Amino acid sequence: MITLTEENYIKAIFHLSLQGKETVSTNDLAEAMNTKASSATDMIKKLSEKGYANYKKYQGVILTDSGKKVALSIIRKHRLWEVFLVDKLGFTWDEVHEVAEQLEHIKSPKLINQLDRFLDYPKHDPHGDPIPDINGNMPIVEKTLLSQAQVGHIYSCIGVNDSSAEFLQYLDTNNIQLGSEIEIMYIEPFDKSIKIKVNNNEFTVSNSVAKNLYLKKN
Amino acid sequence: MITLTEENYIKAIFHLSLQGKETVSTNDLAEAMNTKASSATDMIKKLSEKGYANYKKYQGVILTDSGKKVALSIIRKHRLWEVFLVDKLGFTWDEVHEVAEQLEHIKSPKLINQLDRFLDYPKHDPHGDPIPDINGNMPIVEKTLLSQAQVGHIYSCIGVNDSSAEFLQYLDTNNIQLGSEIEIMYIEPFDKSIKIKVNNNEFTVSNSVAKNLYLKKN
DNA sequence: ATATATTTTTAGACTAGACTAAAAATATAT
DNA sequence: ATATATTTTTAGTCTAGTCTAAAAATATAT
Repeated sequence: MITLTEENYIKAIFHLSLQGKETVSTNDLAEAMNTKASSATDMIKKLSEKGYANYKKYQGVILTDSGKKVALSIIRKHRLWEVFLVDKLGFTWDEVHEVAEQLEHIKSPKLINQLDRFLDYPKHDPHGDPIPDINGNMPIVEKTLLSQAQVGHIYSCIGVNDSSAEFLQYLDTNNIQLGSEIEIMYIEPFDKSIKIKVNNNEFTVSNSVAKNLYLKKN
Repeated sequence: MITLTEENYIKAIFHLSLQGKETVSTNDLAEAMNTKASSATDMIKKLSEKGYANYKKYQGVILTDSGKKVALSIIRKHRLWEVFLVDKLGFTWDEVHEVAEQLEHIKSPKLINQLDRFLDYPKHDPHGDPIPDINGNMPIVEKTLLSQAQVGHIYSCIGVNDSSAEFLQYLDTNNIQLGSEIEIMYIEPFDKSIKIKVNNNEFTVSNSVAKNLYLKKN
């Protein structure tokens, strides 16, 4: 049996190992989980014993295939529930995360597969992130951060890095949605702020914003 | 903050106090929760301290208004999710209970109210039980057990006492559904089995079955 | 009314998951 | 290369919820 806490640690390790180095450090994991390093160490040991992770003292942790499978199953559930909340219950994209964090732990294969069907097999969640299929396969999208985009090119918005309500509301205010076309006009060398054109409307976004918006080259 | 375990104890106390004496004994509660009496005692103390229950040593436990409110909120969630599972995801009425036991603990007022609307404000769950409204009001239905019905009268099936998959499947096999009209033909004094007519079809059910089917006089 | 049986509570121990404080290992800087 | 700083682990403690075994209260039977 896998506990709710174990699931959350596995999910955190999975996400951390995608954004950055392969192996996840105890401190980073502790920070992601809002606990102390000693707690993270304990849990890493436990996950290793249960076969979800590989771990050598002082060397950080990596998920095993079994651990990755667990992570992808949770991510599938999380993202399908997000689609449900937005498409069927009228939530906005900045309201869904917290509730989906709870719903992702419901255990019932039939539930999640019927939900998938009810939603007509969506490929992406409301933030543009891909939904793993029933076997845990998740298409890899070659995405670029706005902060790494090239002047003169046109991109489409395909997702966010930060799904906090604040950031998502900022995007709404500036009429940036999933699928929005974004043209890179000018990058200010001094503070790395970027002038972009969206819906024929030019404005400048800060580097902190640019580091949290994923684009795909058109 | 109220924990998942506390919620489950409160729900159990609520259900036990409806079916039987007003105050719930430690042993009955322990049995309902599949734990030992000592664990039930500990939890009863804790619920009393938190204001959800009133308790005097050796005298059993009763929910306070605050405790009842918690119970009704959980029951509302449980039953709404059951409707969702059957109406939208194609579950059968014997498959929903276990999943609803998990879903009932999701905390999000917006979620449950939007779900209520999405389902078009249902009044009953798939087993015929009434759904409490947003303020915790639950209509009281004057229901009769089949085992207490009177020969010669015609009733409608309005719910079940036992929602185990086995019992619900028995009902399906015999074409007894919610709303089915049931005429009481004859009660066998020896073993209290009852001959009934459903859909113009006569057959006999045992007393154990009769004690788990709720009817309403037509 | 007293003995016996049942129910309930208490006392003490266990596990999961968290914490603090200190020790050990690794990384960085001069 | 050695001293210093940072990261990670260990050791020991805490809480929630469970358990067993024994004690205390209540109920039942003669």
